[in-house]
Amino acid sequence: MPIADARADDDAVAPSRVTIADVAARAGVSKGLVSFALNGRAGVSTETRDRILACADELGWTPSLRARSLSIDRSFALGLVIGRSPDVIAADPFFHAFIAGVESEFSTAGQVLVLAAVTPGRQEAVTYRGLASDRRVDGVILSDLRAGDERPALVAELGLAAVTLGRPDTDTPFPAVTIDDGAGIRTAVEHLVELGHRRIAHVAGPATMLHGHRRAEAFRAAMADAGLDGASVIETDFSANAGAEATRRLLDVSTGRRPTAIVYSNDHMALAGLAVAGRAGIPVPADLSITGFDNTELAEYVFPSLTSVATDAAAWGAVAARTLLASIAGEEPDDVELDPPRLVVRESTAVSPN
Amino acid sequence: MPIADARADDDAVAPSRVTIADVAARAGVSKGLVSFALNGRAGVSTETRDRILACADELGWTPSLRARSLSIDRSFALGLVIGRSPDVIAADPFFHAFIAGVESEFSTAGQVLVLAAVTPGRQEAVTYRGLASDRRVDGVILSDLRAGDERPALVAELGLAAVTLGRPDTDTPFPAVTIDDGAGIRTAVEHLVELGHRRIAHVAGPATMLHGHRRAEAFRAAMADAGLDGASVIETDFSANAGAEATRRLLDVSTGRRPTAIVYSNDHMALAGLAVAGRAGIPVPADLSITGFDNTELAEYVFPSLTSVATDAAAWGAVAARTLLASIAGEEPDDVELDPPRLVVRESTAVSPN
DNA sequence: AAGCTCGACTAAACCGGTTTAGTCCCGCCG
DNA sequence: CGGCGGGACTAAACCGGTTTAGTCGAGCTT
Repeated sequence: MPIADARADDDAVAPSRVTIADVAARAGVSKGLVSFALNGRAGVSTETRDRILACADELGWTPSLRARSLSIDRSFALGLVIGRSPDVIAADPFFHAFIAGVESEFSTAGQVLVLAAVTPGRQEAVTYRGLASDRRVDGVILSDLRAGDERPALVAELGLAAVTLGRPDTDTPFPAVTIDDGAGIRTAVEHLVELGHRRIAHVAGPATMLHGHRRAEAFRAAMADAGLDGASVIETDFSANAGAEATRRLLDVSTGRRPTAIVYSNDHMALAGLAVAGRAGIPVPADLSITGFDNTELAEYVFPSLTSVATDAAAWGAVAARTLLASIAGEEPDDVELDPPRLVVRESTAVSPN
Repeated sequence: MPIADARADDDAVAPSRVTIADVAARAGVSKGLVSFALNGRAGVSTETRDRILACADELGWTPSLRARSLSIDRSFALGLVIGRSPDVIAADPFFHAFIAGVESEFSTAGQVLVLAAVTPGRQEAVTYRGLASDRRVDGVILSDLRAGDERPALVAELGLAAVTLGRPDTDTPFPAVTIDDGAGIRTAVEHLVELGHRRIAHVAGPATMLHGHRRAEAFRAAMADAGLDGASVIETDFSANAGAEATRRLLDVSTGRRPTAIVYSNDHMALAGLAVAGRAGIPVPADLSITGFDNTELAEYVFPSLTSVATDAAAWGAVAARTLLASIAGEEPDDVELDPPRLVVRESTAVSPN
């Protein structure tokens, strides 16, 4: 009888002391029946069910996640493993919005978001194995897919549920939530072409990352469709530093051969590029047009403000979360294609100087 | 004997099937003794202990977190509740770096980071109660303290461990991890004063947020110490939009009364301010000096590059994580004061035009 | 030699749910 | 009237650890 104790009527009631057995006692039934009633299973008369629910209510009973977890072998937690080095995460505003979207869905579903950040490489598999072998999470969101990514297979082998952000180029048993970012790049290119630009360059993300690659391919295709060849593409690691460096290389040629427009694969690099141009005395947009990707908050507030491809990261997160929840609930959700990104035209793009 | 099954030698072994009972059987001892041995408790002969450990090893046993959780009443998860609206989180690069720092500590401690994002207000208490009543987490990191913040008391009442980021102005039983951001602001002001500035304004965070308030106070004090009075301070919500708006108000006065320098409470607002100045044709730093706070990646890559107060968010996260882990381990860690922030001088500050 | 303490170890309870195997009783059918 | 089916409900096992109460025997004391 461990309850007997000094404090008789403390107002700071020890939380969650009431168990299913207390409810059973009060309702005058067995533990098992209470469990049935609470889970809405057959075999309980409506009358009894109501009484049990009432008792649970009166006692303020809430189920113990721990116990539930142990018996039904679920953790009620979902994971997001961010496969980038901390610095890059730190820099990328996309993730914040994305996470906010995920969180909003999970919290209403009584699930919790477990965040694991890990540098890609050997460590990564270890992290997944850790999450899975301890069953810390019931499922994961796979982001930043790479070429030949082995993670879908790994996660499947570990028996976790998952959703991928974008369609992997490997076999996958998981639903994908995709957005046609290629279309976003194409829109940007078309916008520039309409403005009369012909020498358009692309500062791309790493080709090893699927979306980096996809955007670069979309860029090449859009250029070809516009009848422009020799599209110059510089590959980077998505960092502002790399964006600045790439821009310097692009601009450091004779004026006649210099691109009149640059399409960046994210806003951070575009902003860095804007600065490089400014420093080199090349006016934007008069002599150089620039487009970004992600439509970061800052894009609107810099000078000149940045034309950017807007993806709705929060919505993406929410949809991914819902899809994962559905998977875990045993449904087999289809792939979801999000609304295509749209180009937000601002001051950094104008008619070509030529 | 539930082990007997069709698949004799499958290489995809069902994970974590081996339980403590299996280990006990193999070592020829009781479950309880195995538990003692594994937890390094007294009452086991060294000989037996070694044998048990060897058996556990051979069987590849890993403890079930679920079961462990249930019996010792811990969740092995720590929470970070972000009390800002999603948009603001999304915009603030500080959090990414901070989270990365936290994560790195937790993961090596076998703890997991649970992220809860919630808009301040009524909801917030509910979120904390939810996390606590289900005991989803063993402790939390309290960030973004507000004036008269009721969260330390709430969290204490709920029986969670916690660490606060900064020292609350209310009574708290929890250790605080602090950084003297006031000193950062002071350094910025002193730097500007040395450059001959006398009309210096401050674009502050919300006074309801402790660090916003503290920075504003530090600004006023530093101005007073420099013999400058009538320090103008504009309060904002930390967003780029508000930063731009505040800057417009500051600059929209006759040239003779316009500030020659503006100290911003974060980089985002400073960047937006930079753009407003540029748009208004006020050259930075020739006619206007600008300083930021946080030393975001972008600060280095804009033009002119931004003088900013650098706090090491990742280190902050790591220290907060370690302190929380110590609390949970039963130690009573002291408050930790981080290295004071340092001013990174770049191009956006120069001698006063006067 | 009886009485004690102490270390090593076992059996069983326990955490708080879920789930299975029964029990009991009632009504229906042949 | 006996047998059967099935709904309502109970008792107990179970998930996989931790922890308590207790057993047993060796060694020490007086």
